[in-house]
Amino acid sequence: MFIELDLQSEVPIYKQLADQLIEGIASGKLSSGQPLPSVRTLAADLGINLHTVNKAYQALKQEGFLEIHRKQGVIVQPGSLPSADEAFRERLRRDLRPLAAESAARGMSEDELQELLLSLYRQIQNPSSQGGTSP
Amino acid sequence: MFIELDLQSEVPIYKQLADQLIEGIASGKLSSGQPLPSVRTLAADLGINLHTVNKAYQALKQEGFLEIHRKQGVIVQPGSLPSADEAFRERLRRDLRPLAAESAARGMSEDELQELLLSLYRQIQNPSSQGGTSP
Amino acid sequence: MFIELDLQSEVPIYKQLADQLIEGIASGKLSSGQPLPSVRTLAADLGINLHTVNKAYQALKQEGFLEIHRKQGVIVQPGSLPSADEAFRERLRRDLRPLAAESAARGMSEDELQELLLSLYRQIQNPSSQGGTSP
Amino acid sequence: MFIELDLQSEVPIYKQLADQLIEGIASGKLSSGQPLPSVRTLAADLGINLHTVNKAYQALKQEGFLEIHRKQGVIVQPGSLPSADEAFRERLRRDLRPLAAESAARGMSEDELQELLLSLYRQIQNPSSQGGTSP
DNA sequence: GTGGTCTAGACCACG
DNA sequence: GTGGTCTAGACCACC
Repeated sequence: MFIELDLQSEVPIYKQLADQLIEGIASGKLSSGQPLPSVRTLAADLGINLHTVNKAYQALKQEGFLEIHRKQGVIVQPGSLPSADEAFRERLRRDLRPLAAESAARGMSEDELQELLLSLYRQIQNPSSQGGTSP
Repeated sequence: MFIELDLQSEVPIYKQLADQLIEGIASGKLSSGQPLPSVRTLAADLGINLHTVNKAYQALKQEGFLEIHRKQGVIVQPGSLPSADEAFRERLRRDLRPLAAESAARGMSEDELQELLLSLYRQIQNPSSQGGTSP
Repeated sequence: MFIELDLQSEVPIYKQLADQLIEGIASGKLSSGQPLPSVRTLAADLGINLHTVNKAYQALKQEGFLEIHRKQGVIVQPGSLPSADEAFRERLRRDLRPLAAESAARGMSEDELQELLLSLYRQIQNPSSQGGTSP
Repeated sequence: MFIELDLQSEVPIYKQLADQLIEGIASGKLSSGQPLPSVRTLAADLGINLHTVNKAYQALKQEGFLEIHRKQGVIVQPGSLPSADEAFRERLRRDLRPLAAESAARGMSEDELQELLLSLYRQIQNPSSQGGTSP
Protein backbone atom coordinates (compact mmCIF):
# COMPACT_ATOMS: atom_id res chain seq x y z
CA MET A 1 0.00 0.00 0.00
CA PHE A 2 0.90 3.60 -0.50
CA ILE A 3 -0.16 4.66 2.97
CA GLU A 4 2.22 6.73 5.08
CA LEU A 5 1.37 7.50 8.67
CA ASP A 6 2.89 9.96 11.06
CA LEU A 7 2.43 8.39 14.46
CA GLN A 8 3.65 11.57 16.15
CA SER A 9 1.09 13.78 14.46
CA GLU A 10 -1.75 15.31 16.40
CA VAL A 11 -4.06 14.10 13.64
CA PRO A 12 -5.57 10.77 14.76
CA ILE A 13 -4.10 7.78 12.98
CA TYR A 14 -7.48 6.51 11.84
CA LYS A 15 -8.16 9.89 10.22
CA GLN A 16 -4.81 9.98 8.46
CA LEU A 17 -5.59 6.54 7.13
CA ALA A 18 -9.10 7.45 6.03
CA ASP A 19 -7.83 10.63 4.38
CA GLN A 20 -5.20 8.76 2.40
CA LEU A 21 -7.67 6.15 1.27
CA ILE A 22 -9.94 8.93 0.00
CA GLU A 23 -6.94 10.45 -1.71
CA GLY A 24 -6.27 7.07 -3.29
CA ILE A 25 -9.81 7.04 -4.60
CA ALA A 26 -9.55 10.61 -5.87
CA SER A 27 -6.32 9.84 -7.70
CA GLY A 28 -7.54 6.61 -9.23
CA LYS A 29 -4.95 4.52 -7.41
CA LEU A 30 -7.98 2.84 -5.86
CA SER A 31 -10.71 2.15 -8.36
CA SER A 32 -14.33 1.14 -8.02
CA GLY A 33 -14.80 -2.36 -6.72
CA GLN A 34 -11.14 -2.86 -5.96
CA PRO A 35 -10.47 -4.99 -2.87
CA LEU A 36 -8.60 -3.46 0.05
CA PRO A 37 -6.42 -5.37 2.50
CA SER A 38 -8.18 -6.98 5.45
CA VAL A 39 -8.11 -5.05 8.70
CA ARG A 40 -5.60 -7.52 10.09
CA THR A 41 -3.31 -7.40 7.09
CA LEU A 42 -3.29 -3.65 6.79
CA ALA A 43 -2.82 -3.22 10.52
CA ALA A 44 0.18 -5.51 10.40
CA ASP A 45 1.60 -3.74 7.34
CA LEU A 46 1.26 -0.34 8.97
CA GLY A 47 2.34 -1.49 12.39
CA ILE A 48 -0.85 -0.30 14.06
CA ASN A 49 -3.75 -1.94 15.84
CA LEU A 50 -6.47 -3.63 13.82
CA HIS A 51 -9.12 -1.60 15.65
CA THR A 52 -7.58 1.58 14.35
CA VAL A 53 -7.77 0.30 10.79
CA ASN A 54 -11.30 -0.88 11.43
CA LYS A 55 -12.31 2.57 12.66
CA ALA A 56 -11.07 4.15 9.44
CA TYR A 57 -12.82 1.52 7.32
CA GLN A 58 -16.08 1.95 9.24
CA ALA A 59 -15.98 5.71 8.84
CA LEU A 60 -15.48 5.40 5.09
CA LYS A 61 -18.23 2.80 4.87
CA GLN A 62 -20.50 5.19 6.72
CA GLU A 63 -19.76 7.94 4.21
CA GLY A 64 -20.30 5.61 1.28
CA PHE A 65 -16.73 5.29 0.01
CA LEU A 66 -16.35 1.62 0.93
CA GLU A 67 -18.41 -1.52 1.23
CA ILE A 68 -17.61 -4.11 3.85
CA HIS A 69 -18.58 -7.72 3.26
CA ARG A 70 -18.38 -10.85 5.29
CA LYS A 71 -16.01 -12.98 3.36
CA GLN A 72 -15.04 -10.75 0.50
CA GLY A 73 -13.64 -8.25 2.90
CA VAL A 74 -13.49 -4.56 2.08
CA ILE A 75 -13.87 -3.06 -1.39
CA VAL A 76 -14.03 0.42 -2.85
CA GLN A 77 -17.63 1.46 -3.49
CA PRO A 78 -18.49 -0.38 -6.73
CA GLY A 79 -21.51 1.78 -7.50
CA SER A 80 -21.42 5.52 -7.65
CA LEU A 81 -19.25 7.36 -5.18
CA PRO A 82 -20.81 9.84 -2.75
CA SER A 83 -21.53 13.16 -4.38
CA ALA A 84 -20.61 16.71 -3.40
CA ASP A 85 -24.07 17.41 -2.03
CA GLU A 86 -25.06 20.42 0.01
CA ALA A 87 -24.25 18.68 3.29
CA PHE A 88 -20.71 18.13 2.09
CA ARG A 89 -20.34 21.67 0.80
CA GLU A 90 -21.55 22.94 4.16
CA ARG A 91 -18.92 20.90 5.96
CA LEU A 92 -16.34 22.00 3.42
CA ARG A 93 -17.13 25.67 3.99
CA ARG A 94 -16.94 25.22 7.74
CA ASP A 95 -13.51 23.59 7.46
CA LEU A 96 -12.18 25.96 4.81
CA ARG A 97 -13.29 29.13 6.57
CA PRO A 98 -10.63 29.35 9.30
CA LEU A 99 -7.95 28.49 6.76
CA ALA A 100 -9.09 31.25 4.44
CA ALA A 101 -9.30 33.66 7.36
CA GLU A 102 -5.80 32.99 8.61
CA SER A 103 -4.44 33.20 5.08
CA ALA A 104 -6.06 36.60 4.68
CA ALA A 105 -4.86 37.77 8.10
CA ARG A 106 -1.30 36.82 7.12
CA GLY A 107 -1.57 38.84 3.96
CA MET A 108 -1.91 36.04 1.46
CA SER A 109 -3.79 37.20 -1.61
CA GLU A 110 -6.80 35.53 -3.20
CA ASP A 111 -4.66 34.43 -6.09
CA GLU A 112 -1.90 32.94 -4.00
CA LEU A 113 -4.39 30.97 -1.93
CA GLN A 114 -6.28 29.72 -4.94
CA GLU A 115 -3.11 28.74 -6.69
CA LEU A 116 -1.97 26.74 -3.69
CA LEU A 117 -5.30 24.91 -3.57
CA LEU A 118 -5.26 24.29 -7.29
CA SER A 119 -1.77 22.83 -7.20
CA LEU A 120 -2.86 20.46 -4.40
CA TYR A 121 -5.96 19.41 -6.30
CA ARG A 122 -4.00 18.61 -9.43
CA GLN A 123 -1.25 16.85 -7.55
CA ILE A 124 -3.88 14.61 -5.98
CA GLN A 125 -5.56 13.78 -9.26
CA ASN A 126 -2.29 13.10 -11.00
CA PRO A 127 0.15 11.88 -8.35
CA SER A 128 2.66 10.51 -10.87
CA SER A 129 3.61 14.05 -11.84
CA GLN A 130 4.93 14.65 -8.34
CA GLY A 131 8.43 13.60 -7.41
CA GLY A 132 8.30 10.85 -9.97
CA THR A 133 10.76 9.96 -12.70
CA SER A 134 8.37 10.49 -15.56
CA PRO A 135 9.89 12.25 -18.61
CA MET B 1 -17.87 41.43 20.72
CA PHE B 2 -18.89 39.78 17.51
CA ILE B 3 -17.94 36.31 18.68
CA GLU B 4 -20.44 33.54 18.19
CA LEU B 5 -19.73 30.14 19.66
CA ASP B 6 -21.43 26.88 18.94
CA LEU B 7 -21.18 24.93 22.15
CA GLN B 8 -22.62 21.88 20.40
CA SER B 9 -19.90 21.80 17.79
CA GLU B 10 -17.21 19.18 17.79
CA VAL B 11 -14.69 21.97 17.20
CA PRO B 12 -13.09 22.87 20.54
CA ILE B 13 -14.40 26.13 21.96
CA TYR B 14 -10.95 27.64 22.35
CA LYS B 15 -10.33 27.01 18.66
CA GLN B 16 -13.62 28.55 17.58
CA LEU B 17 -12.69 31.59 19.63
CA ALA B 18 -9.19 31.84 18.22
CA ASP B 19 -10.51 31.35 14.68
CA GLN B 20 -13.00 34.15 15.06
CA LEU B 21 -10.45 36.50 16.47
CA ILE B 22 -8.24 35.82 13.48
CA GLU B 23 -11.22 36.37 11.23
CA GLY B 24 -11.78 39.68 13.02
CA ILE B 25 -8.22 40.66 12.21
CA ALA B 26 -8.55 39.55 8.60
CA SER B 27 -11.72 41.57 8.15
CA GLY B 28 -10.40 44.68 9.82
CA LYS B 29 -12.93 44.56 12.62
CA LEU B 30 -9.90 44.21 14.86
CA SER B 31 -7.08 46.55 13.96
CA SER B 32 -3.45 46.77 14.96
CA GLY B 33 -2.95 47.79 18.57
CA GLN B 34 -6.62 47.58 19.42
CA PRO B 35 -7.26 46.39 22.99
CA LEU B 36 -9.20 43.19 23.56
CA PRO B 37 -11.37 42.36 26.57
CA SER B 38 -9.62 40.79 29.53
CA VAL B 39 -9.77 37.04 29.93
CA ARG B 40 -12.26 37.48 32.75
CA THR B 41 -14.51 39.88 30.89
CA LEU B 42 -14.61 37.89 27.69
CA ALA B 43 -15.20 34.64 29.54
CA ALA B 44 -18.13 36.24 31.37
CA ASP B 45 -19.51 37.73 28.16
CA LEU B 46 -19.39 34.42 26.33
CA GLY B 47 -20.43 32.35 29.29
CA ILE B 48 -17.42 30.06 29.08
CA ASN B 49 -14.52 29.06 31.27
CA LEU B 50 -11.58 31.41 32.01
CA HIS B 51 -9.15 28.69 30.98
CA THR B 52 -10.79 28.43 27.57
CA VAL B 53 -10.40 32.12 26.78
CA ASN B 54 -6.88 32.06 28.11
CA LYS B 55 -5.98 29.11 25.94
CA ALA B 56 -7.19 30.94 22.84
CA TYR B 57 -5.29 34.13 23.75
CA GLN B 58 -2.10 32.22 24.48
CA ALA B 59 -2.32 30.38 21.18
CA LEU B 60 -2.74 33.65 19.27
CA LYS B 61 0.10 35.25 21.19
CA GLN B 62 2.24 32.26 20.34
CA GLU B 63 1.50 32.75 16.64
CA GLY B 64 2.16 36.48 16.85
CA PHE B 65 -1.36 37.80 16.38
CA LEU B 66 -1.66 39.21 19.91
CA GLU B 67 0.49 40.75 22.60
CA ILE B 68 -0.29 40.18 26.24
CA HIS B 69 0.94 42.64 28.88
CA ARG B 70 0.41 42.48 32.59
CA LYS B 71 -1.06 45.90 32.98
CA GLN B 72 -2.16 46.97 29.52
CA GLY B 73 -3.96 43.73 28.98
CA VAL B 74 -4.36 42.11 25.60
CA ILE B 75 -3.93 43.99 22.33
CA VAL B 76 -3.86 43.08 18.68
CA GLN B 77 -0.30 42.90 17.40
CA PRO B 78 0.70 46.56 17.04
CA GLY B 79 3.67 45.82 14.79
CA SER B 80 3.51 43.76 11.66
CA LEU B 81 1.21 40.79 11.64
CA PRO B 82 2.65 37.30 11.11
CA SER B 83 3.33 36.60 7.48
CA ALA B 84 2.42 33.71 5.25
CA ASP B 85 5.85 32.14 5.55
CA GLU B 86 6.80 28.70 4.38
CA ALA B 87 5.94 27.13 7.74
CA PHE B 88 2.42 28.47 7.45
CA ARG B 89 2.06 27.38 3.85
CA GLU B 90 3.24 23.93 4.84
CA ARG B 91 0.56 23.73 7.52
CA LEU B 92 -1.98 25.15 5.13
CA ARG B 93 -1.21 22.50 2.55
CA ARG B 94 -1.45 19.76 5.14
CA ASP B 95 -4.88 20.97 6.24
CA LEU B 96 -6.14 21.70 2.75
CA ARG B 97 -5.01 18.42 1.30
CA PRO B 98 -7.69 16.08 2.71
CA LEU B 99 -10.35 18.64 1.82
CA ALA B 100 -9.16 18.85 -1.76
CA ALA B 101 -8.94 15.08 -1.94
CA GLU B 102 -12.46 14.48 -0.71
CA SER B 103 -13.79 17.17 -3.02
CA ALA B 104 -12.11 15.47 -5.95
CA ALA B 105 -13.31 12.02 -4.88
CA ARG B 106 -16.87 13.37 -4.73
CA GLY B 107 -16.57 14.70 -8.24
CA MET B 108 -16.27 18.39 -7.45
CA SER B 109 -14.37 20.19 -10.20
CA GLU B 110 -11.35 22.46 -9.76
CA ASP B 111 -13.46 25.44 -10.62
CA GLU B 112 -16.26 24.68 -8.20
CA LEU B 113 -13.80 24.18 -5.38
CA GLN B 114 -11.88 27.34 -6.16
CA GLU B 115 -15.04 29.36 -6.46
CA LEU B 116 -16.22 28.14 -3.08
CA LEU B 117 -12.92 29.11 -1.49
CA LEU B 118 -12.92 32.48 -3.22
CA SER B 119 -16.40 33.32 -2.02
CA LEU B 120 -15.36 32.49 1.54
CA TYR B 121 -12.23 34.61 1.28
CA ARG B 122 -14.16 37.62 0.04
CA GLN B 123 -16.91 37.19 2.57
CA ILE B 124 -14.29 37.24 5.32
CA GLN B 125 -12.57 40.36 4.02
CA ASN B 126 -15.79 42.22 3.52
CA PRO B 127 -18.24 40.89 6.11
CA SER B 128 -20.63 43.83 5.75
CA SER B 129 -21.68 42.53 2.36
CA GLN B 130 -23.03 39.47 4.04
CA GLY B 131 -26.35 39.82 5.83
CA GLY B 132 -25.37 43.36 6.80
CA THR B 133 -27.36 46.59 6.67
CA SER B 134 -25.38 48.27 3.91
CA PRO B 135 -27.42 49.77 1.08
CA MET C 1 -36.39 -20.22 -8.14
CA PHE C 2 -37.69 -16.83 -7.19
CA ILE C 3 -34.90 -16.22 -4.69
CA GLU C 4 -33.06 -12.92 -4.87
CA LEU C 5 -30.05 -12.35 -2.68
CA ASP C 6 -28.30 -9.13 -1.90
CA LEU C 7 -24.70 -10.09 -1.34
CA GLN C 8 -23.91 -6.54 -0.26
CA SER C 9 -26.46 -6.58 2.52
CA GLU C 10 -25.46 -6.78 6.14
CA VAL C 11 -28.12 -9.46 6.59
CA PRO C 12 -26.43 -12.88 6.51
CA ILE C 13 -27.02 -14.70 3.24
CA TYR C 14 -28.38 -17.83 4.92
CA LYS C 15 -30.97 -15.67 6.67
CA GLN C 16 -32.00 -13.91 3.48
CA LEU C 17 -32.46 -17.32 1.91
CA ALA C 18 -34.44 -18.74 4.83
CA ASP C 19 -36.59 -15.60 4.94
CA GLN C 20 -37.45 -15.85 1.28
CA LEU C 21 -38.31 -19.51 1.52
CA ILE C 22 -40.69 -18.69 4.37
CA GLU C 23 -42.10 -15.89 2.29
CA GLY C 24 -42.60 -18.39 -0.54
CA ILE C 25 -44.56 -20.58 1.84
CA ALA C 26 -46.60 -17.66 3.13
CA SER C 27 -47.48 -16.60 -0.40
CA GLY C 28 -48.35 -20.09 -1.61
CA LYS C 29 -45.57 -20.13 -4.18
CA LEU C 30 -44.27 -23.09 -2.19
CA SER C 31 -46.98 -25.52 -1.17
CA SER C 32 -47.10 -28.41 1.25
CA GLY C 33 -45.05 -31.39 0.18
CA GLN C 34 -43.46 -29.56 -2.74
CA PRO C 35 -39.86 -30.61 -3.39
CA LEU C 36 -37.11 -28.05 -3.17
CA PRO C 37 -33.82 -28.06 -5.08
CA SER C 38 -30.98 -29.99 -3.53
CA VAL C 39 -28.41 -28.11 -1.54
CA ARG C 40 -25.96 -28.51 -4.40
CA THR C 41 -28.34 -27.37 -7.09
CA LEU C 42 -29.60 -24.35 -5.24
CA ALA C 43 -26.10 -23.33 -4.23
CA ALA C 44 -25.02 -23.50 -7.86
CA ASP C 45 -28.10 -21.61 -9.04
CA LEU C 46 -27.55 -18.81 -6.55
CA GLY C 47 -23.81 -18.81 -6.85
CA ILE C 48 -23.24 -19.23 -3.14
CA ASN C 49 -21.57 -21.72 -0.87
CA LEU C 50 -23.04 -25.16 -0.11
CA HIS C 51 -22.73 -24.55 3.59
CA THR C 52 -24.82 -21.42 3.30
CA VAL C 53 -27.74 -23.18 1.63
CA ASN C 54 -27.43 -26.05 4.06
CA LYS C 55 -27.54 -23.70 7.02
CA ALA C 56 -30.76 -22.14 5.76
CA TYR C 57 -32.36 -25.56 5.13
CA GLN C 58 -31.35 -26.85 8.54
CA ALA C 59 -32.73 -23.79 10.26
CA LEU C 60 -36.08 -24.18 8.49
CA LYS C 61 -36.15 -27.89 9.25
CA GLN C 62 -35.50 -27.03 12.88
CA GLU C 63 -38.46 -24.70 12.92
CA GLY C 64 -40.67 -27.24 11.18
CA PHE C 65 -41.08 -25.59 7.79
CA LEU C 66 -39.14 -28.24 5.88
CA GLU C 67 -38.45 -31.94 5.98
CA ILE C 68 -35.13 -33.29 4.84
CA HIS C 69 -34.82 -36.91 3.70
CA ARG C 70 -31.74 -38.69 2.51
CA LYS C 71 -33.16 -39.89 -0.75
CA GLN C 72 -36.24 -37.80 -1.37
CA GLY C 73 -34.35 -34.64 -0.78
CA VAL C 74 -35.90 -31.53 0.72
CA ILE C 75 -39.65 -30.91 0.73
CA VAL C 76 -41.93 -28.31 2.22
CA GLN C 77 -43.57 -29.61 5.38
CA PRO C 78 -46.27 -31.98 4.09
CA GLY C 79 -48.18 -32.07 7.36
CA SER C 80 -49.35 -28.99 9.21
CA LEU C 81 -47.08 -25.97 9.20
CA PRO C 82 -45.72 -24.62 12.47
CA SER C 83 -48.24 -22.52 14.30
CA ALA C 84 -48.04 -19.07 15.82
CA ASP C 85 -47.60 -20.44 19.32
CA GLU C 86 -46.66 -18.46 22.36
CA ALA C 87 -42.94 -19.05 21.82
CA PHE C 88 -43.20 -17.50 18.38
CA ARG C 89 -45.27 -14.58 19.60
CA GLU C 90 -42.67 -13.98 22.27
CA ARG C 91 -39.92 -13.86 19.70
CA LEU C 92 -42.08 -11.71 17.48
CA ARG C 93 -42.65 -9.21 20.26
CA ARG C 94 -38.95 -9.09 21.06
CA ASP C 95 -38.11 -8.34 17.42
CA LEU C 96 -40.97 -5.94 16.85
CA ARG C 97 -40.36 -3.95 20.01
CA PRO C 98 -37.32 -1.90 18.97
CA LEU C 99 -38.96 -1.19 15.62
CA ALA C 100 -42.11 0.07 17.28
CA ALA C 101 -40.05 2.11 19.72
CA GLU C 102 -38.00 3.83 17.06
CA SER C 103 -41.11 4.50 14.99
CA ALA C 104 -42.71 6.14 17.99
CA ALA C 105 -39.58 8.11 18.83
CA ARG C 106 -39.50 9.42 15.27
CA GLY C 107 -43.06 10.57 15.54
CA MET C 108 -44.73 7.91 13.42
CA SER C 109 -48.33 7.40 14.51
CA GLU C 110 -49.98 4.11 15.40
CA ASP C 111 -51.98 4.25 12.23
CA GLU C 112 -49.06 4.91 9.94
CA LEU C 113 -47.10 2.05 11.44
CA GLN C 114 -50.01 -0.36 11.27
CA GLU C 115 -50.76 0.59 7.72
CA LEU C 116 -47.18 0.00 6.70
CA LEU C 117 -47.24 -3.44 8.31
CA LEU C 118 -50.58 -4.27 6.74
CA SER C 119 -49.42 -3.35 3.27
CA LEU C 120 -46.39 -5.60 3.70
CA TYR C 121 -48.51 -8.48 4.94
CA ARG C 122 -50.86 -8.26 1.99
CA GLN C 123 -48.06 -7.85 -0.49
CA ILE C 124 -46.54 -11.06 0.84
CA GLN C 125 -49.77 -13.04 0.66
CA ASN C 126 -50.59 -11.82 -2.81
CA PRO C 127 -47.29 -11.13 -4.53
CA SER C 128 -48.82 -11.11 -8.05
CA SER C 129 -50.45 -7.79 -7.27
CA GLN C 130 -47.01 -6.28 -6.97
CA GLY C 131 -45.24 -5.49 -10.20
CA GLY C 132 -46.90 -8.49 -11.76
CA THR C 133 -48.66 -8.92 -15.10
CA SER C 134 -52.17 -9.35 -13.74
CA PRO C 135 -54.85 -7.28 -15.50
CA MET D 1 -31.47 3.91 35.01
CA PHE D 2 -34.18 1.66 33.71
CA ILE D 3 -31.89 -0.32 31.43
CA GLU D 4 -31.99 -4.10 31.54
CA LEU D 5 -29.49 -6.11 29.56
CA ASP D 6 -29.44 -9.78 28.72
CA LEU D 7 -25.77 -10.63 28.47
CA GLN D 8 -26.62 -14.10 27.12
CA SER D 9 -28.71 -12.77 24.27
CA GLU D 10 -27.53 -13.05 20.70
CA VAL D 11 -28.45 -9.39 20.30
CA PRO D 12 -25.26 -7.32 20.81
CA ILE D 13 -25.17 -5.53 24.13
CA TYR D 14 -24.58 -2.14 22.54
CA LYS D 15 -27.70 -2.65 20.43
CA GLN D 16 -29.83 -3.66 23.39
CA LEU D 17 -28.64 -0.53 25.14
CA ALA D 18 -29.30 1.72 22.15
CA ASP D 19 -32.74 0.18 21.67
CA GLN D 20 -33.70 0.78 25.27
CA LEU D 21 -32.50 4.36 25.16
CA ILE D 22 -34.66 4.93 22.10
CA GLU D 23 -37.54 3.32 23.94
CA GLY D 24 -36.88 5.68 26.81
CA ILE D 25 -37.14 8.60 24.41
CA ALA D 26 -40.30 7.23 22.83
CA SER D 27 -41.93 6.78 26.22
CA GLY D 28 -40.94 10.17 27.53
CA LYS D 29 -38.83 8.70 30.32
CA LEU D 30 -36.00 10.53 28.59
CA SER D 31 -36.92 13.99 27.49
CA SER D 32 -35.29 16.51 25.21
CA GLY D 33 -32.09 17.95 26.58
CA GLN D 34 -31.98 15.60 29.52
CA PRO D 35 -28.47 14.55 30.53
CA LEU D 36 -27.50 10.88 30.39
CA PRO D 37 -24.93 9.19 32.60
CA SER D 38 -21.33 9.40 31.47
CA VAL D 39 -19.99 6.39 29.62
CA ARG D 40 -17.97 5.42 32.64
CA THR D 41 -20.84 5.75 35.08
CA LEU D 42 -23.31 3.86 32.97
CA ALA D 43 -20.77 1.16 32.17
CA ALA D 44 -20.12 0.69 35.88
CA ASP D 45 -23.86 0.67 36.66
CA LEU D 46 -24.56 -1.95 34.01
CA GLY D 47 -21.43 -3.95 34.68
CA ILE D 48 -20.19 -3.68 31.14
CA ASN D 49 -17.22 -2.11 29.42
CA LEU D 50 -17.20 1.61 28.81
CA HIS D 51 -16.44 1.04 25.14
CA THR D 52 -19.67 -0.85 24.76
CA VAL D 53 -21.62 2.04 26.24
CA ASN D 54 -19.68 4.41 24.04
CA LYS D 55 -20.55 2.43 20.94
CA ALA D 56 -24.26 2.69 21.75
CA TYR D 57 -23.95 6.43 22.45
CA GLN D 58 -22.04 7.02 19.21
CA ALA D 59 -24.62 5.13 17.18
CA LEU D 60 -27.45 7.20 18.67
CA LYS D 61 -25.48 10.39 18.12
CA GLN D 62 -24.99 9.38 14.51
CA GLU D 63 -28.73 8.88 14.07
CA GLY D 64 -29.50 12.20 15.73
CA PHE D 65 -31.04 10.99 18.99
CA LEU D 66 -28.22 12.22 21.21
CA GLU D 67 -25.69 14.99 21.39
CA ILE D 68 -22.29 14.41 22.90
CA HIS D 69 -20.41 17.33 24.40
CA ARG D 70 -17.01 17.74 25.90
CA LYS D 71 -17.73 18.62 29.44
CA GLN D 72 -21.50 18.47 29.58
CA GLY D 73 -21.39 14.85 28.61
CA VAL D 74 -24.27 13.23 26.78
CA ILE D 75 -27.77 14.64 26.43
CA VAL D 76 -30.92 13.70 24.63
CA GLN D 77 -31.28 15.65 21.38
CA PRO D 78 -32.52 19.08 22.56
CA GLY D 79 -33.77 20.15 19.14
CA SER D 80 -36.12 18.13 17.05
CA LEU D 81 -35.76 14.39 17.06
CA PRO D 82 -35.03 12.56 13.81
CA SER D 83 -38.12 12.12 11.70
CA ALA D 84 -39.66 9.07 10.09
CA ASP D 85 -38.29 9.93 6.67
CA GLU D 86 -38.30 7.68 3.64
CA ALA D 87 -34.90 6.21 4.51
CA PHE D 88 -36.25 5.10 7.86
CA ARG D 89 -39.44 3.69 6.38
CA GLU D 90 -37.34 1.75 3.90
CA ARG D 91 -35.30 0.24 6.69
CA LEU D 92 -38.46 -0.40 8.65
CA ARG D 93 -40.04 -2.28 5.76
CA ARG D 94 -36.92 -4.33 5.27
CA ASP D 95 -36.89 -5.34 8.93
CA LEU D 96 -40.64 -5.86 9.20
CA ARG D 97 -40.93 -7.95 6.06
CA PRO D 98 -39.53 -11.27 7.32
CA LEU D 99 -41.55 -10.91 10.52
CA ALA D 100 -44.76 -10.38 8.58
CA ALA D 101 -43.89 -13.29 6.30
CA GLU D 102 -43.27 -15.74 9.09
CA SER D 103 -46.41 -14.61 10.87
CA ALA D 104 -48.40 -15.27 7.73
CA ALA D 105 -46.72 -18.62 7.15
CA ARG D 106 -47.66 -19.64 10.67
CA GLY D 107 -51.25 -18.74 10.03
CA MET D 108 -51.44 -15.54 12.04
CA SER D 109 -54.11 -13.25 10.64
CA GLU D 110 -53.70 -9.63 9.66
CA ASP D 111 -55.72 -8.59 12.66
CA GLU D 112 -53.80 -10.66 15.18
CA LEU D 113 -50.49 -9.29 13.91
CA GLN D 114 -51.69 -5.72 13.89
CA GLU D 115 -53.13 -6.05 17.36
CA LEU D 116 -49.84 -7.41 18.68
CA LEU D 117 -47.95 -4.48 17.15
CA LEU D 118 -50.48 -1.99 18.45
CA SER D 119 -50.27 -3.32 21.99
CA LEU D 120 -46.47 -3.02 21.85
CA TYR D 121 -46.65 0.53 20.52
CA ARG D 122 -49.02 1.61 23.27
CA GLN D 123 -47.08 -0.16 25.97
CA ILE D 124 -43.97 1.72 24.87
CA GLN D 125 -45.65 5.10 24.84
CA ASN D 126 -47.30 4.56 28.19
CA PRO D 127 -45.06 2.23 30.16
CA SER D 128 -46.73 2.97 33.51
CA SER D 129 -49.78 1.04 32.36
CA GLN D 130 -47.70 -2.10 32.23
CA GLY D 131 -47.10 -4.06 35.40
CA GLY D 132 -47.33 -0.85 37.35
CA THR D 133 -49.39 -0.03 40.40
CA SER D 134 -51.28 2.86 38.90
CA PRO D 135 -55.05 2.91 39.59
C1' DG E 1 -9.95 -16.81 6.38
C1' DT E 2 -13.12 -12.50 7.14
C1' DG E 3 -15.32 -8.79 9.99
C1' DG E 4 -18.24 -8.03 14.51
C1' DT E 5 -18.20 -7.71 19.30
C1' DC E 6 -16.54 -7.32 23.95
C1' DT E 7 -13.16 -6.61 27.45
C1' DA E 8 -9.27 -4.19 29.75
C1' DG E 9 -6.20 -0.70 30.52
C1' DA E 10 -3.76 3.35 29.03
C1' DC E 11 -2.86 8.33 27.69
C1' DC E 12 -4.48 12.76 26.12
C1' DA E 13 -7.37 17.02 25.02
C1' DC E 14 -10.90 19.70 26.77
C1' DG E 15 -13.08 22.70 30.11
C1' DG F 1 -14.28 15.12 35.58
C1' DT F 2 -15.64 14.30 30.49
C1' DG F 3 -15.16 11.98 25.91
C1' DG F 4 -11.50 10.67 22.12
C1' DT F 5 -8.00 7.67 20.81
C1' DC F 6 -5.00 3.72 20.75
C1' DT F 7 -3.44 -0.74 22.08
C1' DA F 8 -3.93 -5.76 23.14
C1' DG F 9 -6.09 -9.92 23.25
C1' DA F 10 -10.17 -12.69 23.14
C1' DC F 11 -14.40 -15.19 21.24
C1' DC F 12 -17.92 -15.66 17.76
C1' DA F 13 -20.68 -15.64 13.25
C1' DC F 14 -20.22 -16.13 8.62
C1' DC F 15 -18.69 -18.36 4.43
